[in-house]
Amino acid sequence: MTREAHISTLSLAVLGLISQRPCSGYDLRKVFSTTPMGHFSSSPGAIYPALQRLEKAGLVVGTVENKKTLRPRQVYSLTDEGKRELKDRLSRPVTRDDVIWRVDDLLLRFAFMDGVLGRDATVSFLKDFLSNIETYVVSLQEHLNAAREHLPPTGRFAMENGIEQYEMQARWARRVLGEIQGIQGNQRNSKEEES
Amino acid sequence: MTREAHISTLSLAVLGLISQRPCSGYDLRKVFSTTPMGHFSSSPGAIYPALQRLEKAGLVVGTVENKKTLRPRQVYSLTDEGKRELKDRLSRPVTRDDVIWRVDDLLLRFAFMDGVLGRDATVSFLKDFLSNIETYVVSLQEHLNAAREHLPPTGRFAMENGIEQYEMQARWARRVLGEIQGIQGNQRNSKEEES
DNA sequence: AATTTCATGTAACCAGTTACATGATTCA
DNA sequence: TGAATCATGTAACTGGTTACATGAAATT
Repeated sequence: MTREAHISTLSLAVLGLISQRPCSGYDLRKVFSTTPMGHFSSSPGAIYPALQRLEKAGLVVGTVENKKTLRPRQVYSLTDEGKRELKDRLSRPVTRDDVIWRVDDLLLRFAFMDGVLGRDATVSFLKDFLSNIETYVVSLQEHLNAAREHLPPTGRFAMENGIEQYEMQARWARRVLGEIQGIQGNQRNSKEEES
Repeated sequence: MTREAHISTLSLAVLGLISQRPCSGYDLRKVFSTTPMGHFSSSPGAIYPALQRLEKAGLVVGTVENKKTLRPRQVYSLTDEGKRELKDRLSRPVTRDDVIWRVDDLLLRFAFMDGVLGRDATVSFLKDFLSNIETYVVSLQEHLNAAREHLPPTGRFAMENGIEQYEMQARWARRVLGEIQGIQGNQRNSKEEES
């Protein structure tokens, strides 16, 4: 029955935060409004409905604190199914479409991997991420080369911006991969720079 | 009456493309589906309604080719008001909120500046862009420093990713600024690197 | 006493997604 | 003749935005 819950990026952020510690809607709003996490939306009109959807889907449960007062504080925590779903979502393979359309989502998934996935899964996520990025950069460069002449200058600069974004992502992934493997991996010297 | 048309990013892309040459809906779809511009959506369900909205707002007009056939080809071009609106939108000041929430939009605006705005406006757009980015990077770094200890490793890496994205944007802006001013600016040596 | 902050939500609106529908024209 | 491609659209759904509403507790 509860197959295939469609979890938006915002809901994933909510799920991830709750996985770190139980949160009320207000707690979540604070996180979103005071940290760069707020990049994924913000306001009550998004967060409370998201919480309701997650609860309806059985991924979180709200337990009421301050039962007496009129406006009780609802604190949400993950259900077992919620944990499963989160794990599931975080360990999904990285697709080409993900790097094209949903880099944010990928970064969010990565941000929550500690405590949900092991180091091996994190490393292979990064490797997949990196290789998909590298492939995509190549195709972007080809596209730019093909289009270069027909493009107005600012159009070309804008395309270069896009390419540089992905190149930056690749550098980041290489660096992080190095750090994660270097720190507590099977220690051989990091000798995998340059293909 | 026609004050304040709310133009989504997709609509802006459509407007920008039409400003370069008149397009049918199908033409637009081709551009979106074969170039990285497709980053801003895609499919008929988005583009045709967008065109209708723009037409209703008086920013574009569709003229029918192939009048005889049942499925005539509608080719849209900018009205004077559309040109004004585009110019207006492209020359809006760059705000802090723009760099936080709407970098895509800013890049899109930049991509269409040739042929709509002059070099001076483009340059000052870039300068504004750059200074807003620089300010924001600082605040992100401060936030990271404050949060560093409480953050799980992957969370920290993800935040660094965000910072690096903005640093990349800053480098891009500096480079492009240099190229634009260097090529046909009042030629003094580019001596404004390093503050 | 007034303001701010804690805390939770709803309702109208809007734009984008997916999936479907239609039919002409061109090409194999 | 059948497939691909040209070409235009609609409808149901979904989720996020803005703006509003409510009221208790804490601070000034």
